[in-house]
Amino acid sequence: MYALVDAVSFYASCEKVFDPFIRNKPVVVLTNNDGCICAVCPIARRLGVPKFKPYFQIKHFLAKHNVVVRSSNYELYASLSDKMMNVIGRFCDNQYVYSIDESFLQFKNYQTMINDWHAYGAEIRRAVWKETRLPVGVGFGSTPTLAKAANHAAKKLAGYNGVAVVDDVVSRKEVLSKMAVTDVWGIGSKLGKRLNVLGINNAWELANRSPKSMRSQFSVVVERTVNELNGIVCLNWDEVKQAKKEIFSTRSFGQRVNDEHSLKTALVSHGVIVGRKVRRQQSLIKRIVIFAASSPHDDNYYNKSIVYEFPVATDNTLNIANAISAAFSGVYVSGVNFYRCGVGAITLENSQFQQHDLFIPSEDSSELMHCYDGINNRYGNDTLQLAAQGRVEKWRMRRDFLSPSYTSKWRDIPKISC
DNA sequence: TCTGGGGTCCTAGGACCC
DNA sequence: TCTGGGGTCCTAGGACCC
Repeated sequence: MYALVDAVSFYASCEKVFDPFIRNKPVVVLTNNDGCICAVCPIARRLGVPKFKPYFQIKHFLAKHNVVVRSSNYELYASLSDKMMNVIGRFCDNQYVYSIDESFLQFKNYQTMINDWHAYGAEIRRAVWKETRLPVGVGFGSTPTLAKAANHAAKKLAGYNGVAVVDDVVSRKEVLSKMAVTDVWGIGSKLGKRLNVLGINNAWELANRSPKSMRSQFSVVVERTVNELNGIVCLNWDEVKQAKKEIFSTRSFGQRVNDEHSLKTALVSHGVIVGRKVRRQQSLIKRIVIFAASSPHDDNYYNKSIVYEFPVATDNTLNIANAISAAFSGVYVSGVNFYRCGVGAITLENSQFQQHDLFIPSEDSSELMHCYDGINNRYGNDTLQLAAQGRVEKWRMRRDFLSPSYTSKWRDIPKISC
């Protein structure tokens, strides 16, 4: 049995945790630079606020309906996510944190111990609410895709109250026939349209197609999805948990950048983030891409990327920074008003099987990086930083509606006065 | 006046080689 | 004179997710 536990509009719910005055109000959270809407609380959803609409296009509507608007406060969300995941982890010895607000649980050998999954799910919800004040939905299913579907039912369909179990034909038909095909994990809008043409409109209809024909008409991914909807596990646990094959850090600037120094410091800062993520999953970078671009909405769209290949795969931040310096002249052109840039590790290797170069003396930098990560983990990222990351960042993102960092900054800790 | 997220994986198609 | 296979690697762009 698998479970998927995730929060109800996580970012918006986080904003409500330490600010009870907005708990019963419509709340939305914006993406970086206050660009788009990325989280809509249930109250705001009922007003008809759409997800991922550019903020400036819907500003007036929000103001008219007194919707509370917040910028993304990642420090707060990351800290609340940790707390939430810890609580959830107590309910199963095999937890996989899938994203900031979702975790999969795999129950092996629990069948005899747990005879009422509904009750168990309700218990998880109660514990998370009690300890973090975050509302979650819990879905149980015999495959990861069915757990996802059950979670959808738990949160979106009437009568489930936050918990759903999909483990036999009856419950499968019940839930899947009420789900649009695009609500199935892995089926987006494009596939959805093509499936509609074939008369497949809901998840149950998809489940009843032959997997082989879905493979020939679409892809192996759709075939797998059909099998998963029928209770046949195709995404085995190790695959779900697999190490990432690419790791990126990209961002749009708070304001346009056109000087060399700003672009370079931004790129090095992205390189530092990529290095940190790569070390965390114990990979090494063989090839890295460095890119910078103007906005696709500009008249003269500029977008340039350079791939740099390391002679020996590395996880050392200093090597990454050097690669960026070497590639920089290839992406920078004076006169361009840069809108975004980023760094991505596109070919990764397992650090346990490093391929050395016969002619390059291997240097062991793991001590240095270990120490560097240790300090930054303890005292905060960028406590230790490279000179090349620069000091002033005039390109730092716009966050005009930022809430306090209640759990991670001394000056922001909530005070109780009598 | 102007504003438009970020991350990951997959696939089709081109280039190249034998 | 005309036709013509199959594999690997790479890249850009598509698709999906939250």
